[in-house]
Amino acid sequence: MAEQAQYEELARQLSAVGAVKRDMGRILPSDCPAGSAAVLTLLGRHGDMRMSKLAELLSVDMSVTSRHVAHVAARGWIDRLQDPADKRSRILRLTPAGQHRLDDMYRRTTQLFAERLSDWTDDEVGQLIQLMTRLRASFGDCRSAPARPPAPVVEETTRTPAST
Amino acid sequence: MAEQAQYEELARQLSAVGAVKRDMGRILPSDCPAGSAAVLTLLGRHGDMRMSKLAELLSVDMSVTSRHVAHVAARGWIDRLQDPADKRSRILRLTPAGQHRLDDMYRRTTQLFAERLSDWTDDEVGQLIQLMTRLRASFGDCRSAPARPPAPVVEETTRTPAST
DNA sequence: TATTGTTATACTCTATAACTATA
DNA sequence: TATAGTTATAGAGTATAACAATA
Repeated sequence: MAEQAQYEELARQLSAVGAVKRDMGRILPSDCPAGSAAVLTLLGRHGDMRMSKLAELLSVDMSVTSRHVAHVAARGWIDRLQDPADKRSRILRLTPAGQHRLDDMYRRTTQLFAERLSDWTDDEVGQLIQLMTRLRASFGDCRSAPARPPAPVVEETTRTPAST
Repeated sequence: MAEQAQYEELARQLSAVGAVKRDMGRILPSDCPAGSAAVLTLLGRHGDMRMSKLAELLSVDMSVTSRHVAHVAARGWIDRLQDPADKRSRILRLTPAGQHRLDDMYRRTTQLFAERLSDWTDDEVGQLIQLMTRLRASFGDCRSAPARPPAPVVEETTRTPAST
């Protein structure tokens, strides 16, 4: 159980990680945005799977997953096979072309990290991975109720230097 | 200098952190999205500053910063004061209302983390913070050239169960 | 009736480029 | 001419809700 100041700092750093993610996105080919890359990566790591399983691994809604999958399928990087056991389901499978794309992305990612993290030890990188993995596990499948209170409508009064 | 497999895992975990960030976003009031929260947080931590300084801290383009700032200014959470030394510049300052909003967000964030990270020690949270801070520093101000090769155009053939 | 997946819609975040005002 | 900031526009990611097909 940590202190409040630490939690605030953690929230700040989580927000700031977005800059690193955007940097990673910039090295991807223009026809393979981050969402597509994530689909290929997970299929490459975990093998064939259904949409629902992929959605769970991506931690996004299945509607979002469906869009990403349609994108990579349209480019021939994955196949969407019928599941003989359940005709509603689709089995996703990386194609050879998709594997090549994945290999290419691995090369780019490795090169980027090798440049940026040249002064990190193997152990330090491992620690960060371990802690981030645990962080995600701690948040886990907490698809709880939003409990998001409504807010009053305010006009976007731009060009107004001072308030009120 | 770490191994390639580690870099791939790091990339994967960085991507996955998005789920945690989305979870944090869900506890924010609906009129204070993540971008606005980041503006208030940074002004609360670093005090008054100019647009350009805020953009740097946010690690986003100034046009993006301008939008976020307009949003929070429209709600009276910050003032945009004229800089007497440079009429082009604007000094951003948290208002009492903005401070209240910030305090409220701190409470929400702390509660969320206290629930999710109840089994983390103070030291573990500190390690994660330290490593993420360093990660961001390692990527730092690398606003380098994209070098993003073009890609062939492919139709989005949805409603096509198996490929080709 | 419940589940799997797709689609339409809407919102947030971001970058690029054009623009205004000032240095 | 260069810099600070704004705005318009476009693209990516996401969630909700409505829908089709199947269990």
